[in-house]
Amino acid sequence: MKYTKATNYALHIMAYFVKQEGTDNLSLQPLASHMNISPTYLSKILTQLVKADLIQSTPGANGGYSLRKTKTEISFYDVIQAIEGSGALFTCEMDENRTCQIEKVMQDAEAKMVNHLKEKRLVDVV
Amino acid sequence: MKYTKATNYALHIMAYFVKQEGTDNLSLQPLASHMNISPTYLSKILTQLVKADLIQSTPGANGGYSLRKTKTEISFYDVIQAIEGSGALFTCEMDENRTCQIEKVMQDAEAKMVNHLKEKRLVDVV
DNA sequence: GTTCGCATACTCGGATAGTGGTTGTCCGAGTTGTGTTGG
DNA sequence: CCAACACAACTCGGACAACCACTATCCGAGTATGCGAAC
Repeated sequence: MKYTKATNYALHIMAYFVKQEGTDNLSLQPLASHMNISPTYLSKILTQLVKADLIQSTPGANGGYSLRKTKTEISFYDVIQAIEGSGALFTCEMDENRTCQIEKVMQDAEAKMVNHLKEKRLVDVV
Repeated sequence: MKYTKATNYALHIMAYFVKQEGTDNLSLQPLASHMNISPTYLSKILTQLVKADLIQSTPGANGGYSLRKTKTEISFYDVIQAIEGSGALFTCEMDENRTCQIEKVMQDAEAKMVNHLKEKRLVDVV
């Protein structure tokens, strides 16, 4: 179990957006060269961030991407959830009908990590 | 990012060992049918638990597997680490020479989850 | 001068492919207990 | 009665294969801006 590279990229991208807040739309190409990712793959990640309502995209000439929310509102968890999804890290899937005690412990542990990620905001690290 | 099925199996296996503590060696076949896994795959998981010193195996007739430590010593984290390894969930891998602030936040969050898993013992759920 | 059209600069999304980890299976080798057989 | 031997019940570990998610690329389609030509 590891976080995907896409999550790493997304966090750094969002941090970059926060740092550049107030400037014009950021276009795909400059972002890609700054991040050292291929533009096409970057666009996939950005699309996920758009769907999560963290950034917005404006097509056409002079288009690009920009923050949707104000920078103080965006937590680490917002970004992670946009990429990794919102499912629990551990689900039991044994045939037991009643709730699995092991699953409960695992999800309590996960909640502690999530709480920390919800408290931390991107502004804290730029 | 999700926990692997093997981790789920391992936790249930170890919980079963704790519940059956004091009885004779548990053999592969009965364990497999109780867990509803194929014996050959189960043996892979058990081998990992042996290497982590959580259980011991005795070959030959009347052989099988049994707990190595006493049941109150085994934490959730011991079992998870045996299967998933001990690497951090998030590593930055960007070319930055200095330590990445994003990585630090992520690993702090992980530490909170790990602490919870270290505190919880298998005995708590049987 | 106004309007139409075309080139340009962008994003969007589906199709495709390589890679690696997870999940299993198969099979031969090694180890221990047990029963049997021959002296 | 006892020792040697064969067999059965186990685990051990490598090789192999199916499958799926992640990572990444390519390309066509859609959309907005701006410039230039035609009227």
